[in-house]
Amino acid sequence: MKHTVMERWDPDAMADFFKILGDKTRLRILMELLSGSLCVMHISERVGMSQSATSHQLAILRRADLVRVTRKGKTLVYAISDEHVRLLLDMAILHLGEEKE
Amino acid sequence: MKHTVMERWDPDAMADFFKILGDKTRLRILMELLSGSLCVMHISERVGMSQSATSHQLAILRRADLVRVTRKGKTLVYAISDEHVRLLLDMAILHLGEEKE
DNA sequence: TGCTCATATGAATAACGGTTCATATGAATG
DNA sequence: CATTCATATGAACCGTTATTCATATGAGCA
Repeated sequence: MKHTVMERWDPDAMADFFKILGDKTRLRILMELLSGSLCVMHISERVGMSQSATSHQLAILRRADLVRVTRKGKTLVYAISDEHVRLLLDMAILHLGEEKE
Repeated sequence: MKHTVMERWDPDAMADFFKILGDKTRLRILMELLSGSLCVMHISERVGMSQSATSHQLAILRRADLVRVTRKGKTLVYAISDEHVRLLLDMAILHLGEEKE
C-alpha cells in the first residue's frame, strides 16, 4: 500500500510546519546547527543577522520543536532536536537537484 | 558520515521550495492528487476553492515541478510529478505526530 | 472556421510574516 | 543582593502572497 501515514493529517498543521522551513534565515540556522550546537551570538554571527532577528527566528524554531535549548553558564545553547530535519532537508535537496526530464 | 548531500545547497532555492509546501490549499491539492489524477474543476470542487484560485495555485505547483499536466480531450489533467513529494509529506507527518518527550 | 467550454491570466485588495529598533527579562557572578 | 551580560519580547514597518473578480486564451468539436 502506498498511503502509509496519509490517512489522518491536518493541512493547517502541516502547512505551518513547512512554512517554518520556507525561510532562508531559518534554514541557514538549521544548517549551522546540523554541524553542532551553538549559542545565539554565534548563530547570529554565522547567518549574518542581528541578535534580535536571530532570536525571533529561534523562537519560531523552538515552538516547532525543531531546536532545543540548554543553558551553559551564562549563554543558551541551541541544538537540533530532531533527526527528521536532516532527512527532510536531504529530500528537498534531492528534489531540487533533479532535472525536468 | 552524516552530511551526505548537505555540502552544496542554495538556501534561497530551498526556502522557495518549502514555501510552496507551506500553504494549506496547495497541500490539499497535492493530497488529492496523491490518490489519483484530476482535472482542474474536480480539484477545485474537492478543495472547495474557486476555479481561479485553484488555477493560480496549480500554476505555482507546476513551476516547482510538483505536478504535471496532460490534456485529455477538452480538459487538463493534473498529476503528481514526483514521488519525493509523498516521502516529504510522510516525513512531515511523522515529525508532527511526535510528542515532545 | 467559428463557437464553446475548460482553464489561464492580470490587476487589485487584504492578510500575513520578517526585520528593525527599543526595551524588558532574568540567570550568573562578584 | 546588585550588576551585568546574553537573550527574549513588543510594536511598527514594509515587502510578499493568497484570494477575488473580471477577462483573455485556445484547443476541441459542430
